[in-house]
Amino acid sequence: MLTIASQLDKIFRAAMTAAFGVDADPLVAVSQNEKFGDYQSNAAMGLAKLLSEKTSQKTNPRAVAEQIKAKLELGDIAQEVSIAGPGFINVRLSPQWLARQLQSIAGDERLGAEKTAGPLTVVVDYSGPNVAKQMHVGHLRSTIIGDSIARVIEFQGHDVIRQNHIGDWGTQFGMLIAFLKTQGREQNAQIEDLEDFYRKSKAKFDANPAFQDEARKNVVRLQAGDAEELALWKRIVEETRRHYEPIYKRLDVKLGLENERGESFYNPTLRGVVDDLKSKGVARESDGAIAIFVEGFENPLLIEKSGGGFLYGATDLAAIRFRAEQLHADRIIYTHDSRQAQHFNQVFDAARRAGWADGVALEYAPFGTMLGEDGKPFKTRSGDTVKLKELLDEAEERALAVVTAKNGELTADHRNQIAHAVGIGAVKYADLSKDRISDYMFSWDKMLSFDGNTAPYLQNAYVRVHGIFRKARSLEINRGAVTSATILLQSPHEAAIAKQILRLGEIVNLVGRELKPHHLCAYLYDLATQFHAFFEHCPVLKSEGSIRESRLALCELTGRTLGVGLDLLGIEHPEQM
RNA sequence: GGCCCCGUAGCUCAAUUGGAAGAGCAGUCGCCUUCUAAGCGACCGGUUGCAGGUUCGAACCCUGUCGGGGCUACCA
Repeated sequence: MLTIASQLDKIFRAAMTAAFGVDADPLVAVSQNEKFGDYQSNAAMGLAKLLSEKTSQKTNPRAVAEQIKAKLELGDIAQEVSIAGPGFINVRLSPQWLARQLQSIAGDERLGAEKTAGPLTVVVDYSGPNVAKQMHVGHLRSTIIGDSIARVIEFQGHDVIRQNHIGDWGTQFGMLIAFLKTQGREQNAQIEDLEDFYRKSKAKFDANPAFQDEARKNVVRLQAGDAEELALWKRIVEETRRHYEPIYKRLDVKLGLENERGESFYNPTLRGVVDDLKSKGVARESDGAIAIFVEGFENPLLIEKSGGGFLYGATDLAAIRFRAEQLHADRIIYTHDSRQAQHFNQVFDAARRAGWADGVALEYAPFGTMLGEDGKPFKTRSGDTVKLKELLDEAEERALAVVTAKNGELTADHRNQIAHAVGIGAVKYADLSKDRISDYMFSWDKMLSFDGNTAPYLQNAYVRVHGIFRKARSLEINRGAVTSATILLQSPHEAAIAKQILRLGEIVNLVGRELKPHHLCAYLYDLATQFHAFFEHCPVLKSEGSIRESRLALCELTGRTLGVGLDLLGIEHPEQM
């Protein structure tokens, strides 16, 4: 089904052509304030200006709006069309028409959200944990936001390839391996040990030239494929994987072994990549290093060190070439920290100049830094970052306390399950609901709040829908076939829900375009708000006959819309909480 | 020095392409014998950092300025 906005777009466009013989964007938008109507066209003001210039006499925008209005063939879509302010054309949709629209999507599992007509292959690069380091709260954003973006684009009907570009290669491994050799404790190394080793080896590396030398030799041996080095490296990677895999599982993030293509994967291709870039004239020698100069940037992107050895720019370029040529990507999306903005700009520019991104959209979806409550980059009092695992533990613990207080009669298993959905959901929503571009404040209490604009608020709306269904079953009220129920939108509460449900496709496309899941959060929050109001003001099971049937159908559609939306955010939605 | 991002209610954040500033939290006051009160209803809260400019119209675009953060040649 076409979105309401695009249906109105067509009608307004036709009216503008009929009235003035111009084909212009009618600038149809959802009204910000309900008092104006539901949708509006903002084109009359600009058009009046254009006509004034054409005819060199003053044209009143309100008169233009009137003429457009006169040509509008809205049929029974609108209950009321009015002109306000400088020339806004406001449309209030008719409840009968909305009810029919809603009925037409009732049997559709996509709730009317159109699948794309031109599916693309889209690579989404996200998460990218570093080997030998524990994931901390700072890793949440890339992981959660990237995962949601991937889900949304997949839902649009595109072919999504998730890529986890793990930091599993580079000079630090020589360092770590050298340190492990001296420790002789690598047999039982856990992630905490590895982190500890990492810190210690870094300190030793910085202070001890002999150790630096040893580390470099290890890297060379590793890169040459030496069996001992490789075995140690594999153990380190394995151990790290044992750490982050359960976290992905816990977060319900769709990244598995099949999505892993770490830096090491590209290692064998780096020589060729650099040579290629040189022969194409994209890269050149500078101060002994191989550099790519990009217009607008003072310093070049370095891809190979003066003494040999590849830098991560080379790896990123190799990844682009691989994704374009081998994965046949049409679009490559990077969900990474905004501090890498310059790096990615340079990398993208180089890839385009090398001809590796012809017809490929390279998109950087940066996110801001997590700040502490003092406004400084987030650290704990001891100077460490908060471990992701600790945050998730605390979230589930607090959620369990609440669910136990509210629903102590449920089995322990069931309560744990709900606590998981609520706790993890709250953490994810706290992150997803903010525009990714801004730096944002980390606060235990805000992140773990279950009141107001939070995941549990959305989950609770879903739970209330199912509470009604449970009660209906126990009263042996036949919910009827949802697809055949006649929907009646008698109260403003019901009409509001209908209008919101019908916007799902529009919001999905917005998120797919802007790569900002917070729009979906806001949409679902509004829908949940409308449902909570409906729940308080419109009795479902106490009503009778066609009203009850209609309200049950509306509940069903709301529940499914919330379910689909929460799925796209990667947030669970239990039927009880 | 150069370049990039951010500045909106007491706090945390929204505002689709430039189109009529809005939520949550905190505070005050109501609403549970009722489909889950993790909820609903109401009140309170604004010179969108500041000054110019462009525009019919600016939180949004441009210039300047102040404040915060980041990147800036051999880590990733």
